[in-house]
Amino acid sequence: MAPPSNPRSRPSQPAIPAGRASQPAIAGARRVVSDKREAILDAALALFVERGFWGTAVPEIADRAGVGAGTIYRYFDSKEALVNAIYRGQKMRFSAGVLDDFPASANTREQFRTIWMRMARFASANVPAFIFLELHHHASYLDAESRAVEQRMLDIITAVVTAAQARRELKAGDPRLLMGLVLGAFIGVIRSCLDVGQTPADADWAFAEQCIWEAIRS
Amino acid sequence: MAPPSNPRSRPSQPAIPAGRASQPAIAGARRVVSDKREAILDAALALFVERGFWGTAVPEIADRAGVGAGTIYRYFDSKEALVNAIYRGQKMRFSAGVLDDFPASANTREQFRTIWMRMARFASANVPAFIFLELHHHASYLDAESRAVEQRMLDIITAVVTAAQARRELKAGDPRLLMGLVLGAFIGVIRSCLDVGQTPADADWAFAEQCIWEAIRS
Amino acid sequence: MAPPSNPRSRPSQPAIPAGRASQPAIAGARRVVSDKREAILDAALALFVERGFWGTAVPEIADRAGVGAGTIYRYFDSKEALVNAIYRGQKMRFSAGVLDDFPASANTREQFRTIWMRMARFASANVPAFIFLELHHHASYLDAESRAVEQRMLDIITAVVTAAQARRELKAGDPRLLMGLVLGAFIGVIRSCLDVGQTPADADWAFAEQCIWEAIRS
Amino acid sequence: MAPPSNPRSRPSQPAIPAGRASQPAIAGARRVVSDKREAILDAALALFVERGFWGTAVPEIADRAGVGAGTIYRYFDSKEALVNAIYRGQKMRFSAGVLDDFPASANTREQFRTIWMRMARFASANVPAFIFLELHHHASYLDAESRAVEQRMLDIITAVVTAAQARRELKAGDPRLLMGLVLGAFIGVIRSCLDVGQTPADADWAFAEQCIWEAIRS
DNA sequence: CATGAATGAGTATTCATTCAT
DNA sequence: CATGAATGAATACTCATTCAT
Repeated sequence: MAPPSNPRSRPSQPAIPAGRASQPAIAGARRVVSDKREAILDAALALFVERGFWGTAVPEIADRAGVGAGTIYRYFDSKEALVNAIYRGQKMRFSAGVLDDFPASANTREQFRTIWMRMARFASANVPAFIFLELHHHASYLDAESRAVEQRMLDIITAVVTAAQARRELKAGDPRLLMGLVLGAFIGVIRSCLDVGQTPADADWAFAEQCIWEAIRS
Repeated sequence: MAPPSNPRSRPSQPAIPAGRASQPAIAGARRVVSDKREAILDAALALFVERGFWGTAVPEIADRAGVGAGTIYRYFDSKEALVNAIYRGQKMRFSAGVLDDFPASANTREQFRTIWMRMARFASANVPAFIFLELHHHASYLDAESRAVEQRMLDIITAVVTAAQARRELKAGDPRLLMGLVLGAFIGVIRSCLDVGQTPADADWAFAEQCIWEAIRS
Repeated sequence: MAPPSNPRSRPSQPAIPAGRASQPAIAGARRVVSDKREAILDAALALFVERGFWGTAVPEIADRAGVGAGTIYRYFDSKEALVNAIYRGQKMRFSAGVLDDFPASANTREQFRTIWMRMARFASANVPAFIFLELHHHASYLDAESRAVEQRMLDIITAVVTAAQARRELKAGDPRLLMGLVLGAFIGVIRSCLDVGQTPADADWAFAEQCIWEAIRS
Repeated sequence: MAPPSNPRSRPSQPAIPAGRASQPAIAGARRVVSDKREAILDAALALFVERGFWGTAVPEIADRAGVGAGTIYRYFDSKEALVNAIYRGQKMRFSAGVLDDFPASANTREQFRTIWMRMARFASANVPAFIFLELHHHASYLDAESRAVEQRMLDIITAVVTAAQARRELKAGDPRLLMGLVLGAFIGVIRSCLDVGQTPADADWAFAEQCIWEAIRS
């Protein structure tokens, strides 16, 4: 559809290891490119959350990112490619935040608490990103690869759940149902707070975690 | 400049007694006018679910409804008026389906089961309508009246929850949080099934109901 | 382009000979038709003056005339045919009002005063009609016949002017120029009053008449 | 939502010193942008005269100007903004052409001749522009600023007329009436020529000037 | 590489006209 | 004859995308 295509494979990687921003010549030149890509992703994420995918014009994204409209098309093939890049990037951050160093050998109670509180940490620290992931969940412009990223996380958790069920520490039944129930409840908690303009407090998260644990424990 | 104004003979008719759509002769003749309105509402609901509000073009709705594009504007002032009419109509059907003849004097366990299973019945029988209500929850094009319809249902349920908490039959805590958790779990259950192309079976609903009851009971 | 086509040749004839509106049976039936035609012409004239040709919707005309939208097409082939019928009708009324019983044998001073004051009488008594004729002068939707009606009046006056020039009672020169100057001045006088929401008083008309006479007399 | 706003480098540039449009090299390069704006204004002026404001479709203007339809909206916020820009621009050119270096100390005969012949010069050299100003005089889509431009010119001339009346060099009476009469006659002269496809010759203008002077002198 | 002016296909909406009743 | 619901072509305007600079 369009020319250059994504010049950097790095999928958005937020937390730039601060503290070594001061580096000379060549590194600086290399950064310029990435900074633009980063700026575009950030601007687009914010605008997609504020106004939705269809409500956001590409030139607006360019303005907010401080680049020319044409520049966006040097980094992304299309507006859809852009939204998919954001989706994949954030979903992978979310996935990493929840599953990295997963306490595979802990008991189920501990594992559940870990997952829940990590999700809570991510959602609280990245409200726009989390809203974005929710809003765009199953949107018609998400492509197969984006759905695959989603699926990968699901597969991992499914394995965890199945193992826990095998240990009789979770209710028996379709793992999909159980996971849907848990993720749905999690989103419901956030929504109930955002609807009144707040973010759930730590106590809220802990309370909800206890509730849902009681829902799923055997 | 404005069209001859909405004939609006029936504003979407909540809670059609499903199962006896077959009625004879004369009633059919009287229907002709309303049938177009109904066809537009149905077509729009389906397309809004498939592609979203902004992703659906008005002529597409007209095509699917089997009417001319201009005809839509004889029944609805604008695309936004149309989506609001659908939202209000379905929300009221949903609300009626859940809250009519509510067993106010039953115990909390019974009340919860009633609400949950009624929601399940509506969602299963009206999958597109339920998805529509979820997708368009808090969309920017919903007007004040549509939000009011939503709020009315919320208020009623809040009262039920608060009363149950007062009786110590539900966990203490912000009713909003509890309700968000329950509704979120409910949606999560549906999503987990739709994602694999199915609708939750009665057994699934009953299982999930038991889970969530354990989450919220004191 | 369209079906029935104008069922009555009578081109708008306003001043219905009042005083014999009370007539029995058959005449009454015949009147009904004409009344609708009349009502349509009146409503259209008023709306075209208020909002212009393009700014007026056919159903609006029907509403104001108290008939169905389709009815207009029983009397006029199209919106353009309607505006042309009005134009021709009013132009002929104007022409008749100015030229009927023209004092062919009077001196030029008297003839000029006659023409001017008759034009003034028509314009004052039929402000909307006069504005209509001015607004639609040379509009792109006027057809050849409408222009011919205009031309006929011009030809008659040209003859009068030429005769007066032959008698050396008017300045020599192209009669067209002289007539354009006079008619233009007449319209300018009306405009200058309408711009401030008034109609020229008799004294204004007389004053202007004297001015223009001095402009054209030899 | 709104376009990046009008670059508006020159708001139609009144009174281009005709006769030296030929300037070299670099200036040409700088022109490129404005040339599109100019082309749009020219095309729109011509079409508005031919078919009227409502009778002219925006894509037609784009075609005639040799630009894309969307391009018009880079230079003008809307079709109405476009017609207002033309009106203001031409009215200011007209005003400047008539009133710049006005011989304030000359006698009334000389002042009148100056105004009349300057108007004639403008109208002859810019027939479409003059017709445009006439046709769109008091049109509903003209905004307050456009009307203000018109009013400014009127005020100046009113002062001149009042002063001349005070010197007893013009007939006494409402200045508005006198001015309407003169401007009307001027337009009438042009119309009488355009109706037969010509432009008034210098001799015609001089003849008419003498006529109207006799109409208004005391 | 970066830009942003230019584009034209696509959008929601209007309205002259038709035709079944 | 009269109607007005229905139509679809036409309108003004937007915006993702391109490409000359």
